[in-house]
Amino acid sequence: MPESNEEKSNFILAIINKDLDEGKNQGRIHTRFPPEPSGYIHIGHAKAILLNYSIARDYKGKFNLRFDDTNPIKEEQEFVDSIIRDIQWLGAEWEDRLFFTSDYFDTKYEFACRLIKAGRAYVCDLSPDEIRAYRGTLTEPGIDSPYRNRSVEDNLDLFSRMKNGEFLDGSKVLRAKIDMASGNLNMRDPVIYRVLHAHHHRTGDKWCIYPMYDFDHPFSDAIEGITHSLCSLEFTDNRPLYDWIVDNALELFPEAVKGRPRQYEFARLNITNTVMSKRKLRRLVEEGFVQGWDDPRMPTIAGLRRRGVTPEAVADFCDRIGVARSTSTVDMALLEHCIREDLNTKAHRIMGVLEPLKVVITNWPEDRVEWLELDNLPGNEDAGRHLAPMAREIYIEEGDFLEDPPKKYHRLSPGKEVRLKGAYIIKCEEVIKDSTGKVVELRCTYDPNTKSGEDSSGKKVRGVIHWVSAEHGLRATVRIYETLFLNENPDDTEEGQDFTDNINPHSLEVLNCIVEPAVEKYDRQSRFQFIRKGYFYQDPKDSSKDNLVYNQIVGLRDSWGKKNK
RNA sequence: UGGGGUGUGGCCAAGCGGUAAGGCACGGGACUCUGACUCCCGGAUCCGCAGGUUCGAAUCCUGCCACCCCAGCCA
Repeated sequence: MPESNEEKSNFILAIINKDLDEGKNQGRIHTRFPPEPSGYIHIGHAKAILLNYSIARDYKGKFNLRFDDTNPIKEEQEFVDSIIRDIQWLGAEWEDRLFFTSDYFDTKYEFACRLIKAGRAYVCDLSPDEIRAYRGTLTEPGIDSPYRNRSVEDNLDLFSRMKNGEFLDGSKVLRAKIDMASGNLNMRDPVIYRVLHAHHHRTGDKWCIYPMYDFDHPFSDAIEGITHSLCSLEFTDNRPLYDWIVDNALELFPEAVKGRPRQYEFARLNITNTVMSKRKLRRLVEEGFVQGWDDPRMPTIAGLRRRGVTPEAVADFCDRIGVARSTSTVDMALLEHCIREDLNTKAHRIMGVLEPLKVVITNWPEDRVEWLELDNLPGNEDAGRHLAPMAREIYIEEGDFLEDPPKKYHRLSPGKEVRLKGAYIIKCEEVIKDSTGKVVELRCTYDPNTKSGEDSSGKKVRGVIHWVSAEHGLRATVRIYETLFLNENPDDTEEGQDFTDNINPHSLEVLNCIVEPAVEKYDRQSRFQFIRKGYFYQDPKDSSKDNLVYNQIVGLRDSWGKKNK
C-alpha cells in the first residue's frame, strides 16, 4: 500500500494494488524511465519520471533509469549528461540502477539467435521500400516476404554475417515472423535488427547491427525485472508486440530474464500555449526563436530550472494533473498556480521597481537617510527582517501613478495620498512632464507622523506601493516572460502556416529596474518575491554581481489589472 | 470497407449499479501596510447521442456520433 497518497486514485495505481492483492511478481514493484538520449527532457517527461519514481517510492519498490540507446545516429553523450542532471534535479532517485540498453547488446544478440533457431525470426533481403510495399496498408493485409521461409541454418549464418559487417546498411534486416495479415501493422513481421555501420556513444564500433525499439525495449524490461512498464498512449499498438517479445524471452531465454513485465499506457502531457514535442522544441532552438534548450521560456527541465521554477512546484503540478488515458491539454494557469503556491511560503519579499518613475519628497531633508525594517516573510517571524533605506529621491512604479485615475483606484494621483510600503504616507503635490507630455517626475510631500508601525496620524489610505531609494537602489535587468505562443494550441494555424507563426512576439520583455540593496546579502540561487509584482530569480548564466539579471519566474495574480484591461 | 484508443462543468480529473469528489480557471463577498496571500459563497437535475436492462445507471447491454493514434531498417 502506498504510504503517502491515500487520496490519489488513477488507473495505474488501481492496477498495482490489484497486482499486489493477487500476489503478482512476488509482490515486487519495479518501474523505470527509459529516455532516448537524443534531446533535452521537458515537463512532459517530468510527468512520466515522477509517476514512475513515486510509484517505486510509495510502494517500497525500485526505480531504474535506463537509456534506450539503440539508435547511434541520433544519440549523444551530451544528452545523456543533460538528462541525468535534469532527473537529479527533479529528485527522482535511481540509486545504483543507471543502465543503458546497450549494456545488453550481447544478450540481445543471443536472444535474436534463439528466435531464429525457434523458427520465429528470419533475415530479410527486401529493401526498405519493398518492405513498406509488402507491409500492405491500413485496410489491406501485407504479403509474406519471399525470404520468410529461409532455413534456420541460412538465417543463423546470414545474421552472424550481418553482425560481422559483411553487408551494407539497409541491405538486410532481421524480422520477427508473426503475421503479415494482422490488423495491427506492428505485428506484420516487424524488423527487429537492422544493419547500421555507425559509431555508438558507448559501444563504439563493436556493433554494426542494432536492435529496434520493439525488440529491445520489452527485453530490456524483462532483463531488469521491471514489473510495470509505463509509457505513453502512442505505444498502445505496440503492446501486442511487447508481449510477443516477452513471451518468447520467457520461453526461449528464461535465464536472461527476471520476470514478466506488463506495459501500461497513459496520456502524455500537453500544456496550453506551448509545445512539447522534441521535434518542435528542436526547431525553436535551431531556428533561433529561443536562445537555447535552457531558454527560460522553454518547457524543458533546463528551461524551467533556469527560469527559477522549483522542483517542488513541478512535482506538485505533476501530482495535480492526474494520470489518465484521455488526450488532454492542461491549462498553463495550473502550472503557474503551483509555482506561486510553492514560492509564496519561501520567497523573501523585496521591493523592486520594474518601470521606475522618479519621486522627490520635497519636505525630506536633502541628505537624510532612514533605514526602515521590513519583514522578509510577512506572517513568518522566523524569516526575520531586513533594512531598506529611505531618502529624498526614490523610484516608484510608473504604473502606480495615474494623472486621471478611474473610480476605485487607490494608488497615487495628483493631490492624493498613498503609503510607501514599510515607510511613510506621501502626497502627490506636483507632476512634472517632459516636452512630449510624458510624466517624468513627481513632487511629493511625506507626513512624518505616518511612519510604518508608529503611525499617529489616524490617516487611512487604501493604497500601499513599493519603492526604492534612488541613491541606494541596485540597477538590474529584469526579464519578463509571457507564454511562447499566442494560441492555446500552437498548432491551430491558418492555411499554409505552422506553429512558428503563432509565436508570441512579446514572450520576452527586458526592463531596466532598480531593486533594494538587501538582495546583495542573499546567495544567487535565492528566489524573491518583488512585492506586488512577482517572483524572481537571478539568471544563472547571465547574472553577475556587477550586472544583475533577474528572470521573472511567474507574476503575481493581478485582479485589478485583469478587471481594468 | 483495417486495427487500437478516448469521450464527466471553461481546463484537468475522481467515480466501477444506489442517486455527480477534488483542483485550476471564472464570478461574488470578507480581510489586507503586497488590489498578493488567506477566508467564505456560487455553479454539471446531469456524465458524447439514442434506445434498452433494472426498484434504481455516469457506471451494465445495443446502436450511433465525434476526436486521437498506427503503414520508420525512429523511439
